[in-house]
This record gives sequence, C-alpha cells and structure tokens, in this order.
Amino acid sequence: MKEGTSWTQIREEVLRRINERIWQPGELIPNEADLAEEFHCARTTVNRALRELATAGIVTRKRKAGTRVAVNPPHKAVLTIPIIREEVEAKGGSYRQSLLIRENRSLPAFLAGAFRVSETTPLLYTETVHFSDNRPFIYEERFTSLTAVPDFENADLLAETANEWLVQNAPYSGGDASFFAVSADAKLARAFDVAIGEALFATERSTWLAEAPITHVRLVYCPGYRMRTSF
Amino acid sequence: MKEGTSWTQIREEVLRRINERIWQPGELIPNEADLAEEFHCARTTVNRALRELATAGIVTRKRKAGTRVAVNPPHKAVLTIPIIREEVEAKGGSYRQSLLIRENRSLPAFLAGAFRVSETTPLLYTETVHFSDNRPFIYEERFTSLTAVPDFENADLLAETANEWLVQNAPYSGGDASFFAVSADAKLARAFDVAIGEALFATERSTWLAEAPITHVRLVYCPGYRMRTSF
DNA sequence: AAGTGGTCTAGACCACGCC
DNA sequence: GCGTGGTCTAGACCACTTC
Repeated sequence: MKEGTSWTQIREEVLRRINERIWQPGELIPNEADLAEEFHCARTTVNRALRELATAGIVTRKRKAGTRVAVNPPHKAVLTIPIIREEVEAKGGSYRQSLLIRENRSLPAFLAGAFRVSETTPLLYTETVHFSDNRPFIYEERFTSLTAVPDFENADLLAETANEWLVQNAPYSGGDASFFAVSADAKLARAFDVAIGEALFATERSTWLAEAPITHVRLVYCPGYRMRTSF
Repeated sequence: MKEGTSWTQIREEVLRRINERIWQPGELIPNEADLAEEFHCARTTVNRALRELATAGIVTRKRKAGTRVAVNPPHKAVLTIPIIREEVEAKGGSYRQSLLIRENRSLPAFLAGAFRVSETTPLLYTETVHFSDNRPFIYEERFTSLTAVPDFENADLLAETANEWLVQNAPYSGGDASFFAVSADAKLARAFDVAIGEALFATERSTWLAEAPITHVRLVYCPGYRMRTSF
C-alpha cells in the first residue's frame, strides 16, 4: 500500500520533538492511536517506531499508563570486543602470535572468585603474546576448562589463536568482563620493553555455557592503548 | 486470534537450534515463509523473531541471500555509564563531591583532536573530586562549551554535579568514549594518597548535539577500580 | 471497568541483490 | 528476472495497569 509515513520517519520526528523539548522529559506523549491518525498511518507503524525508541531507552512505555519521555538519556554504550587478529588487521597491521606456555594447571586461588570451577577441574593454561607489525600488542593469559571443551586439548594453537578456536568450537551463553589498570610487573615490562611499574590497560573476561564455565582470559594491552566506543 | 506460536517462542527455538549446532555457523537457515509454515504462524511473526536475533548479532540477514547463522558469537557488551552519585549509592556508599576549580578556559592544545570546538569557543573548566564514604573515588576534569550550553555558566554546581546538571538540561545526540590506563602524576597521587606512577584506570568521553560539541570529560578512578559488564 | 500498549493475522507491495 | 527480506495495512484480541 505504502501510504502515510514510514516507521523510521515517525521515529525521527518523535526524536526531534524530544530533542527540541516540545515533549519534556517525563512528559506523557500522545498514544499510538492518536499518533497514527496524525501521521496518517496504521497503529502498527507507530508501535514499531515507539518500540525502537523504548529499546534505545529514549522513552518508557507502560500499558494503560502510556508512553513517556525518559528522564535520563541512556548512558549506555555498546562495547564491541573484537577478535584480536581482526582488530590488528583492521588497523592495517600485520598479525602474528607467539605461544609461550601451554600446560595443564589447576585453578589458582586468586581466580576462585572470578572463574567458578572446582579445584579439581582439569584446566589448560596458555600464555600468548599477540603482535601487531612485530611489536607486542597484547599479553594474554588464559585458563580453559577441559571439562567444558575437551577437544581444546588437541587444538592446534599455532595455526589458530585460542580465541579463534573457541569462537568456532565452543558456543557460549553469557559472560562478564571487567576493565582496569595494572602496573607492569617484571614479566610484562620485559614483554613490552617498558619500565616496571608502567601503567597498562587490561581486561578480564569469563564466558560460560549454561552455568558451565568455559574460559577465563586476562589481556594486558601495550602502553598507550585505548579502547574506544561511540554512542 | 492467538494461534500458532509467539515470536518469543520462535526466537527461543531458533536460538536452541543454533546453540545445539543443528544449524551451523555460516549456514543458511530456512526462509521466513517456510518457518512460518513450520510454526503455523504468519510470516510477520517469524520476521519479528529473526529481526530481533539479527539486532542481537546472532544471525545475519540479506535480501535474496537469506538468513545465516552469524559466524562469530556477538562479542558485544552493553556498557552502562552510570551517574557517579548513583554508582556510589548503589554500592551502599555515601556520596559527596568537592569542586576544586571552576573557571573559564580556552581549549588546551592537547584536546584539539578529541574535542572539536574552535579555539575561540568559550569553555567552562571544572575540576571535581567525587568521594565515596569520604574516600576519593573519581577525579574529574571537564570542559563544557558555553556556546552549546549557555545556562551552564549559572548552574549551581555545589548542589548538583556537572554531570547531573548536563543530563537534565542538555540533550545530546551522540558521543564517544575511550578507556585506558594512566600513571598517577603529582596531582592525582596527592588526591588518591598513592605514590606517583601508580597505575589508575581512566575514561574520557565527549558528547555532542547534532555536530555541536557539548562537553568533554576525563575521569580518573581510584586505585583498584574495575569497570564491569555482563553479556 | 476502561484505557493503553503488545502481539498476531492475512494479505500486499516494495527494495535489494544474486543470477 | 525473481527470490528473499523489509515494511505497511486494517482489524482483532489479549495483557497489564491504573482507576
């Protein structure tokens, strides 16, 4: 049929009225039926536009109570956690990795809180340096549960990074991540060729599949690295 | 009417088939019409389910090419950037701020790349320490454009933080953020009572409204702080 | 009880993109 | 060309929430 207004146009118009304070924060905006009449379109189309705005946190919707302009702008940013090889190559660098350690280890005590496997779970520990244009870029320390991913013990980690192998072979249902600063210890200082105590950006991530822990990884980035996002 | 299957049920069933590798990564899944027939529902309902999965990055969709299981799990995390007062109070701490500096400044050269205002734009510079239970929590340095937000010059920043005032009074259309590590300089070392050179976690954010820069802020967190998120 | 958003249907046309 | 997803319609019933 293609008459009236498209849902994206309605979304933009509503956004405009909110940004120009025609509809104030906290204020009730017209209901779907009225907006459909104003825009000469079906109520479904208005619904789509407002639903997207609600998902984005711009408005809040409740049955019977109606649709209101959200009081707080959505202080949210989507963080994309890239595959290291892709991050390096996206910046035009050449990627290389060096596998330093690969051995079975039990869970170290300091990880008991972050990585919830029992002390007897067999784990594979790997330590890898990722290079960008032959300069050390990321220092990776990873524990992977061989209970959750038995095949990982036989993975060829020289051809493929642990990250890539797991992405291809171990689905996960959730995870958590943290971001912080560390001082370079002797090992990191040597790896990055900086002084001991240098401030480095680091992240830790755990992933699991239906409550079963899969892997825990700590990445320490080279000096000066910034993780970026837009919103 | 309420027959067939709801779109959430379809979404869950598709997710199940993907997680159980019934549909492999990269593989083409049946088209909307066929799935609608299988689930005894309208094509619109299948469309809704698959659209949500595409938004979440679980599948990729192209006209004519069809719907495929995404090769990479969505390495995405939604980062909520909290209001500092709320972050402190959510952890059960008592919040207090101390406004150290409030004066007009022109744009410092080192920010020219990050905060794109002209050199002649009048800016208000504020420097604030945020406390949690009377311990210094965050050191904030902020530049705010008085062209974009003239009223900010008269804001009562003792009653309300700059962040809160801007959230209430200055809508924004976008922004970017970066996350990194810094070494404590003399000022930060004194503020947090740590040694010079200590590694601290920091973020920088800029926001703008329709290309017009509003504010640029650098937050340096207390030693040991971790920013966390789940996915 | 009544108003409002949430969802579903059946059908239609359109837009993109592979061939 | 033509198959596939993207969108829109008009109508209907449902579910939740406030009154």
